[in-house]
Amino acid sequence: MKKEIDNKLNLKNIKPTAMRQLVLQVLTEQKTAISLPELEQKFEKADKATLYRTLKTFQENKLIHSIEDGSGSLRYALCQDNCECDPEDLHVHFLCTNCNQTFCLKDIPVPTINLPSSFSLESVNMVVKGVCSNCKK
Amino acid sequence: MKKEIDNKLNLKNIKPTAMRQLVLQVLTEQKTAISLPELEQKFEKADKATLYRTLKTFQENKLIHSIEDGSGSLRYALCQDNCECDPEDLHVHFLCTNCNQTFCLKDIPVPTINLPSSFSLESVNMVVKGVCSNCKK
DNA sequence: AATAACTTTGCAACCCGGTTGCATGAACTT
DNA sequence: AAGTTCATGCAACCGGGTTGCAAAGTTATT
Ligand SMILES: [Mn+2]
Ligand SMILES: [Mn+2]
Ligand SMILES: [Zn+2]
Ligand SMILES: [Zn+2]
Repeated sequence: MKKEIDNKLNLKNIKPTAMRQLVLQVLTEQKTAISLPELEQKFEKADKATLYRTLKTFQENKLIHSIEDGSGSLRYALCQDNCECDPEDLHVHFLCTNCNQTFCLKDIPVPTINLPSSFSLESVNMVVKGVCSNCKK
Repeated sequence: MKKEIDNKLNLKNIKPTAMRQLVLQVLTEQKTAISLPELEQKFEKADKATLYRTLKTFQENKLIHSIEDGSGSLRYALCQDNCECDPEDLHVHFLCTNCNQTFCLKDIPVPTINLPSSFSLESVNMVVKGVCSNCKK
């Protein structure tokens, strides 16, 4: 639904250009997190730099979050509705070592840990690796 | 101490070549985890590929562990004495957003999390970002 | 409606971490 | 001594990410 897409963009103060609509469409349909190279492949003919900057804009405006899953490329997924990407908003991610897909475990918050008081905390990246439900057959 | 270095290598069934002794020496002196490019800089003249393969050998033999800290390059640090790099051996890592150094928080084990039963667990990478004690001045 | 100012896009080039093929050299075996 | 195995050095490559710059598109101003 075109209207939905535009609403989402407007809500985050992102001008709804054609490119951005298309990218958000793809992100919305995705069940797993997607990387820049993977996103590139979803289009017949699209420029990597434009997609790169689109993702960057989306992330700066907290429409998506990025995941350092150790797969070799950063992956991205839509944020929850009220996400501010603060430590308490974060969830655990899961990388399947068989199909190489990354899942947002949205209902598993990142556990709080007690840092030595001399360290201050800004964010946490927690990635669990193993075999996903699809691959466990 | 040369003897110590060789002992460590022998214990892990790694033939103590000159290159390996030197690399282990550096790793032992390090207080923070080190990346391949950083390791390269520690030597006047050393081949990246050799260092790369040295680190790979060390990791395969569980002398070191690698950390995906999202800094752009993998980082490596010595394992604890009896480490098998199993999930229960893992600890949390900390990346300082100011000095870009990665610390092993050896005494903070990675919290266990309850995955959906359809997922199986192999390993966990947990990286906390913030400002380290040195940088907080 | 025409102009100016700003934003987005496309293309090309680049950087850098990681990885591999291959030839040489060292160590160990027979 | 000759053969085998393993380690090293060099060069080249790959892929993800990033940037400069000019063209195209948008929005604001006269
Ligand atoms: Mn997520
Ligand atoms: Mn560590
Ligand atoms: Zn899978
Ligand atoms: Zn620091």
